[in-house]
Amino acid sequence: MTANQGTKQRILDTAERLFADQGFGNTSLRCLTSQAAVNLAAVNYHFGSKDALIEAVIARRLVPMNGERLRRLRALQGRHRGHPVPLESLVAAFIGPALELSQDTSRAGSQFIRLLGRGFVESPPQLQDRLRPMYREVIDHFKRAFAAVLPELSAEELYWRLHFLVGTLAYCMSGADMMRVVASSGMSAPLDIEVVTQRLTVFLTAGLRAREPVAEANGFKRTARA
Amino acid sequence: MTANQGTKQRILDTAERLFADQGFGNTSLRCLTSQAAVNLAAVNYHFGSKDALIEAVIARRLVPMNGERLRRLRALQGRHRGHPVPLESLVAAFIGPALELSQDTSRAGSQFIRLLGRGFVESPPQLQDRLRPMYREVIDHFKRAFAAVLPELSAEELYWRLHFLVGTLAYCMSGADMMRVVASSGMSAPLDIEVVTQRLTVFLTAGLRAREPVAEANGFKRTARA
DNA sequence: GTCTATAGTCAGATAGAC
DNA sequence: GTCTATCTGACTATAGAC
Repeated sequence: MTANQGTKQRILDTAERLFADQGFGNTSLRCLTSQAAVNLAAVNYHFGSKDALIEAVIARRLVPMNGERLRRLRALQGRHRGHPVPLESLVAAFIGPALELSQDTSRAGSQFIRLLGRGFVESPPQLQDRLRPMYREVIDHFKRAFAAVLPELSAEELYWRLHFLVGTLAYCMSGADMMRVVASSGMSAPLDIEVVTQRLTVFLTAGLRAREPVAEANGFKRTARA
Repeated sequence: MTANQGTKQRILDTAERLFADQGFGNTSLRCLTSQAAVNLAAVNYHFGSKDALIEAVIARRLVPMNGERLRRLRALQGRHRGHPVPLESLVAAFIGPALELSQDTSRAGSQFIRLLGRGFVESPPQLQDRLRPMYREVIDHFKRAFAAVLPELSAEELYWRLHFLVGTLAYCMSGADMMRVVASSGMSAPLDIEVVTQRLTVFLTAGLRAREPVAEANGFKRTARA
């Protein structure tokens, strides 16, 4: 646990970068350990397996990130005692901690954002099951808060709206940029997290606030809430 | 080209299903060919390589899907001669053909939706480069149409809004369902594509229509359009 | 066109010296 | 804790018989 620190850290940092760039499956332990300047066997010694390493890499950032989300939510709730938290603030509290990791230039945090996006679409189902609990509390608390400030939405509609919210964020984080097709048509500005957060907040807030379409010609029961 | 048909089709159908379920990298040709009841060498004989098979599987659905998008766009433009197409119709024309593939129960089209979502986040960069041109025309035409009906948005804002639009759709398609965490809290209805399309259209339309935040304290020049 | 058999490569994991 | 060396298995791709 002394000289260990350096090795373990270097493995985590290098893995974060490579996983984000190439994906989990396309990153071999051989490539990883050579770039981290550690021995091939070190990964299995310190983490037990490649899958366990993947989980460790994700958890290292995910747990603090979701902690920050909850911290901001509680701060908002404290500031609006009794009243529902404004929608825009809720959105910002949810997406802010995720996008802000991109600014962490000292560590490889900038890559982690893309990695988190990959976490749920590319990882083996077994890993997804271990990741889900890390989101459980955040989604649970935010869902309640969103429901409080959007009482006019049915439970089903709210479920889907939050689904869309998470989806948009995940896509932004994954860095899969289908839009680069049209990038030639005039986009050049470097990615500014504050600006993206602001744009995304506006977009999502408006979407969440949209009037619910009348449910007809389908099997959904409109479930009245509160 | 006679008995060939059956083999090639079975390979494509099986690949579509397995790629969607397990991803590209996690699906081996051995597993694929055994499930398709064809010989291991058949893939390389008919497609040349695994990568070429992936491309073929995607292109088989992607090209018609994007063709349908453009067809609907042209129909809308014909119906609104001179005037911009209503935003909601534009959104529906873009996301409809994608989500409707899920209804294609006869063929394995239902899995393909998830596969398309994977196409850009999980595939090797080399493949992404061959996929991008298949989107080029669609994005180009729709971008113009969105710009016409949203003249108040700056070019940068429009770019990001469309990015969010594509992102939300891609996430819905990928089937990566982070929200299943809260599924226990009352969701049970089977996925009805029409309903999802309607919900998504409302959400996206509202987001696209949101008033652009005033650009301040950042380096963006508001680019006047039209 | 279809098959068997196999070449050639690379993966993750581990035993055991230091 | 770190290293070398190696095991075991899976993969893609292909050569060549039918």
